[in-house]
Amino acid sequence: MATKYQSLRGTKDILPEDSRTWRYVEGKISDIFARFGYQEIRTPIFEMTELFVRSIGASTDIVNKEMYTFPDKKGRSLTLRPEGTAPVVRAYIQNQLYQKDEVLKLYYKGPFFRYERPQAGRERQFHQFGVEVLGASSPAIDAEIIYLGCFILKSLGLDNAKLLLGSVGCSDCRPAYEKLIVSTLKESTSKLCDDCQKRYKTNPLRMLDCKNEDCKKQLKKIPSFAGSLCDDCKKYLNETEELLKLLEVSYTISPHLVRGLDYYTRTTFEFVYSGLGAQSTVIGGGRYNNLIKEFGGPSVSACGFAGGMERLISVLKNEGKIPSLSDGLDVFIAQIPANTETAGKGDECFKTAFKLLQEIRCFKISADMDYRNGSLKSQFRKANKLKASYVIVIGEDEIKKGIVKLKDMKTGNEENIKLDEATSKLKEKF
RNA sequence: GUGGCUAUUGUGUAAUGGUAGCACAAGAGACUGUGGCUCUCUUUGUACGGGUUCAAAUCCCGUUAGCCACCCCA
Repeated sequence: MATKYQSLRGTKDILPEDSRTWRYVEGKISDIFARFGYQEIRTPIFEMTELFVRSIGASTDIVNKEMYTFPDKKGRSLTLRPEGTAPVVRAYIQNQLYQKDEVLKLYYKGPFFRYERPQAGRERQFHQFGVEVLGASSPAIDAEIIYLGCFILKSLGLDNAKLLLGSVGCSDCRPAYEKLIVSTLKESTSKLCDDCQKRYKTNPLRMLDCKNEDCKKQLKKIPSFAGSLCDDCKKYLNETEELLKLLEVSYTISPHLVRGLDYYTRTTFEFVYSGLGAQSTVIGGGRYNNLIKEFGGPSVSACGFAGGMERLISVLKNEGKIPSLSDGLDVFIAQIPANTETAGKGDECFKTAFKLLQEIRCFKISADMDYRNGSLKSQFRKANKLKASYVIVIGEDEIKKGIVKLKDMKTGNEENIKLDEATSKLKEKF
């Protein structure tokens, strides 16, 4: 329905029915993060544009065409965060968090923004949850966050996500591999697609991700990255794999796993799931050993991943893994005005009910009533719709006797209880 | 950013260029102080802006949005 004002393209309202699901998923994820020893960090939703350009990489699609960038009133260029790592690294350095702990394990969740044409599994405002382990380089960390990602998916009932693992090398061996790519394709650049011709010059590694059939043929000539890794990177990958095997995490080595952000070094990984349309990545991440230093922080390395809430929930729905989340009301209060003449001028039943309602709520019992002064029947209908366990009836007769009627909606049994004992009686039941 | 498909009450769907229906949901009621089942009644719609026509939900153009694909990513 088109209304005068509608939500912007690629943004969605999460309505009560859905937000129940969101709370369920977010709650589960947060619990797991805490169990693994991660602490939450909340960074602002916008940052200086340069932060993202410098970290994600000036030649990446995210920076080139997908950022929500705008000038503020002082003419500074600001950008709505398109991803979570750069802001966390910025906060890490700015607040000198490396002084507090040598290794810091952080998690975050919240909205992110990319200016793209929406489609299945892709929004302009989307939501991610993620972790960053800052301050150390150890295969154990890589293995742990991969295991953590796996653990989250399994805890939500998803057993058949596929884990892709790769390595993009380090600042020593990556340039060598890039040279190898360039020299291998030297003779056949004309057979590449337009994009790859650009990538050939600016970012050869990214060509490996191209899906163009002609490009794929040419790309087959390129030797696997595994052979070009330096000894340290090779060792690092092997040790990571060993630990994954120890934790019984199955994975597929994907030598061409490049990912669209430039800051990665060594480990990269993705959890993919089919049935998300053209999108398949539910969780993606990797190691970044140079970013913190480049941003003026200490010379320490870090590792992290991010998962897409919308994609995760979509998979959960497809797989029928969302439990029925009913949030039934504990108590509904129905009140009967004495008669139509007194109803208008604040009648006793309503006041008694309204007061009792608030008292009940003070005891952590969920309670509600109908404020429209409708018929008793309509109030019961409402109580039923709200899945109320009990209904309290307050009418003229009850007021006179100083009692209320308490009806058990499951059994249909009704009992009279004294008004001033109502809350204590209810406490027993919950 | 490029391309394809689509747009009818809250939701899901009907209607040769000629009366906009149906189901569910929602609300009210069924001897008046009691829900679920049943029955009755009621409310709500052709996305927006133009054009063709005696006549447009239907045909044409534009806009917007959604879906899908490319690109890329969560």
